[in-house]
Amino acid sequence: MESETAVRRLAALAQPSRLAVFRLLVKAGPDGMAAGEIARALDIAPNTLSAQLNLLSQAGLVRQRRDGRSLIYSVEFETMSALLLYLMEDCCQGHSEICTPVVEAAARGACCPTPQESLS
Amino acid sequence: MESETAVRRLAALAQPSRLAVFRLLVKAGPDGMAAGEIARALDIAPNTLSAQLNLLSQAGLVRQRRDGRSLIYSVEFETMSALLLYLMEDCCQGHSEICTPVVEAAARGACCPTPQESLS
DNA sequence: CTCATAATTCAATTATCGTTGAAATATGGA
DNA sequence: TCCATATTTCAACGATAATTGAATTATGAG
Repeated sequence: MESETAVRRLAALAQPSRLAVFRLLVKAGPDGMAAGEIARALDIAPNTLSAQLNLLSQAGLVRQRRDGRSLIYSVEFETMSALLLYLMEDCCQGHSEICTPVVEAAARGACCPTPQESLS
Repeated sequence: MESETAVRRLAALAQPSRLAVFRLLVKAGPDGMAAGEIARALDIAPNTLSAQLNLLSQAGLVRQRRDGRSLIYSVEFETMSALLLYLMEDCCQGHSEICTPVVEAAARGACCPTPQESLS
């Protein structure tokens, strides 16, 4: 991932409402949520939310699909994983201070339930 | 970590120069680098860099120590780990789409050399 | 076709951020 | 003490970002 891209993605997440939207969508999973539903859940004006969703979308962090009159937004999980990997990449110059606690916590089940199952 | 704190930390990283500074400091490891040394390496004016280091410092991402006339900056690895864990936390609502690739890549050695060694 | 719902786009305002030049503080050496 | 180096602080300017109200586009129902 290019530095420029990473900056755009970090900036997209670096705002209270947008981080809240993103977290909500992660919880919603692949099914996603309609824009109006998100607006009601977080008490954000529809037009304000639209601008924020557009920014998240341009950053590649969420995708949009239409279902009747509703626009359903869902997380681009691959982009998010790539961003996390990019941030962890830096710690690989002989210093494992950053990623070791992350890997430990994940392995311990602090993150997903038994992520080890996915390992070969 | 509180949402507010996470936003401040993401915002600190969401700027080209600051992300570059942070990456440089991660590569420098616990020894860190002097402010002037960073300024020369990234071709940033000393006063501009100072403002950016101050922001990174206020976000808790770097620490400062004095060595003679130089101020040495180094990464707060614990803060960075905590931020990554916070971002991964969201994917634990029954969806492992985000953290599984991260854990896999780390285990594969894409991140630190053999981070598994640190696991109990 | 007409109407209501869902969401976006546009223009304008306000607030915040990044950069710059000049001045100030801190440290070490002569 | 005086000077040079290292870095920060301050004030100001220009650029960028967030929010709001009004108008617009898109879809589905009757």
